[in-house]
Formats: sequence, structure tokens, C-alpha cells
Amino acid sequence: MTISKKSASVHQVEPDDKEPTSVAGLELENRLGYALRRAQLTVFKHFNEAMQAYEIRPAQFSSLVVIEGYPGITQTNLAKILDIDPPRIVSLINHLEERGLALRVRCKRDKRSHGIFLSKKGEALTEQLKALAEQSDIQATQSLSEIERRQLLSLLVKIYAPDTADE
Amino acid sequence: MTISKKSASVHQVEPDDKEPTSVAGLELENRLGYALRRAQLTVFKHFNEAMQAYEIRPAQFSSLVVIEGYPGITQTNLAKILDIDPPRIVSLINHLEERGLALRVRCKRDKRSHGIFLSKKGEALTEQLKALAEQSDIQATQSLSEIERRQLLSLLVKIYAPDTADE
DNA sequence: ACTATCTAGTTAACAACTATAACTATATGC
DNA sequence: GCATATAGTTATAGTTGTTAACTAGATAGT
Repeated sequence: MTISKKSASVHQVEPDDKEPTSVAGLELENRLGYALRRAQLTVFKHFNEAMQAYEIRPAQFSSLVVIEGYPGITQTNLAKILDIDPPRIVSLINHLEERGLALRVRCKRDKRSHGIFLSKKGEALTEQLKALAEQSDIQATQSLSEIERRQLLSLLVKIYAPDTADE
Repeated sequence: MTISKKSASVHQVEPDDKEPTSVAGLELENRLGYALRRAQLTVFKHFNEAMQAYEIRPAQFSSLVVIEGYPGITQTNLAKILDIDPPRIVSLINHLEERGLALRVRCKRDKRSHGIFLSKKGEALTEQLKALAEQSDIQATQSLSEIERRQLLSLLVKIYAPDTADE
């Protein structure tokens, strides 16, 4: 089936019958955006497989963990923390509420805002999911040592939250 | 405006009036998928700003660089390399062709397939964009040293292409 | 109290991206 | 020459991300 191994030759004028299979050697290999996206897709694929049985998507998982950590958080604050637009939060919480994992509590002092809490069921599930997510991370990064994994994590935090990166 | 600094207290039954602003301290901070996504969004934001004047989106940039490296590559192979579905390649190449940056050449041996080439204009633009992308990467990761940036890149390659990671 | 302005949440509309199925034209193997 | 496979394309639908606009309640000034 495979016709030939890739050769490094370049600058030809005829359609190419070789089968290059990676970006190795191209400038693309040095671009952080590209590498981040590809790595993210890899890790997300594992995550989604792990969560498939629970029908939990990445944004839902993140929300559950944040609500668990900040019970009574308002939707606005949740949106800020996760850097998600407020309209997206609405359907996210709707979904969690429909499944009986979270609930909105109208705030007495400011009747416009809702505090979000996990139900007992939501708390229990979140505990499970956190363990699952950790396993998924490890599986997705088999090619990394534990030290490298931690290194990677700390470099990533420096990028997306340079202020909070362990000082 | 700001009401109060976040306190670490948790497990309350009333809506929270504190304003947590990050995932610091939460389990989420240790999840690779989350960190990768947030970091990717950060880097992409810079990239998109840099490319805005040229109306080039990330996938288009990647395509240009791969076509430059493998002139005459078929759409199928381009799809494989970038891990994009074939239908998506079609509109991508259409767009590049409409802008006079790339062109399809029907392959003589296999009249089903097209070799894709950059036009002179496409080549010139790609050179410009590559330099721009590098600058954008650096700007997006000001909080990293050059060594850390290279470290990060190599860790990411290990994840998404464990076989080709510099052996 | 009365009005204007602000904010939290929501709804709706829309663009962008992803994934799938099906169609065409060639090509290949028996 | 017939059945099957492949490259590219088109069409379609589901998901996400983005923006604008609406409602209910809050706040400040007069």
C-alpha cells in the first residue's frame, strides 16, 4: 500500500508521489501554537474517551471542579475564572442542573444572581471524575516521565496565568 | 468595586460574595488538558492578532508551511499530516487558491489527485508569516526564557508525535 | 418616590469548526 | 469488463464561540 518512504527532496515541479507523514523538519515543528494545539487534541481525545461513559465534556468537568472548590460561586465569577462567555455558562449549568449534579440558589442579598452548588450526587461524581481525569492525563502522556509532566504543567501555567505561577 | 479578597474558606451554604479569580489551588490546576487548552488559547490569541492584517487563520498558516515544505503534496496527504478531515482541506485550499496563494495541479499519473503548490505570491507571504509567527510565539510567552520555550516545545512534541520526537 | 443607569442572567441569531454520509471521476485487480 | 477502491468534492448536521439584545433586579441622584 505504502508507496515509498519520504525523502527530504523539495522544490520539484510535478505532483509529489511521496507520502510525507509528519511535520518533522518543517518550520511548523518549532511553532508553539501548533504544538500546543496538537498536544491538546491528543490529551483531549484521551479525556473524552475516559469521560464518555459519564457523558461529561471538558468544560463541564472544569465547571464541576470549580464549583466544588467555590461552592456558591456566581455564574459571572465562574465565567471569569474559566474564561468562558456568560451565555455559554447558562447552558452549561442548565445541563448540570438537569442531570441533578448542580443547583442554582437565588442569592438573598442580590436577587439577580445565583449561587451555584453541587448536589450530593454532583459531589460524588466530581470525586470520581477527578481521579479519572488524572489517570487519563497519565495515559495520554505515557511518553513523558512524571518529572517531565510536572515540568510541562508548570511551563503551561506560566503561559496562561503568569501572575499566579508558583511564586 | 472589588468586594473582598478571596479567602480559602469552603463548604458554606450561602451564595458566596467573594470573588475568586483563578483556578489556583483547585485540582484543575494539575490537569494537563486544562492547562494545555488555556495556554493554547493564550498563544492563539497573540497569533490571531499578528495575522489579522493578513487575514490568515491558524489552519491556513499550517497549510502554507506544509505546502512550502512539500510542494506538490496531495490534499489527502496534507490532511493526514495536519490531522484534518479531507472535507476541511477542500475549503481551505479553495480559499488559498482564491487569494492566489496556492494552486492545484492535476496529477498526470493519477488524474483523481491534485498536487498543491504555492504561487510566487504564496511563497513570499509564507516567508513573511513564518517570521511573524515566531515573533508572536515569543510575545505570547514573555514569561518564559528561551530555554524554557525550547523545553516546552520538545515536551509537546513528545506528546503529539512520540515517535518523531528527536531521537 | 422617580428616573436614569448599571449588572446578572438569559435568549436568540449567527459565524466557525468538526464530523459524517453520500456523490463523481478516475484507478486497480481479478 | 466488472467489482471494488481511492481522491476529491458536496451537502448536512452537531458543536462551539461570539455578539446583540432583552428582562429582572440593584444602585445613585434628585
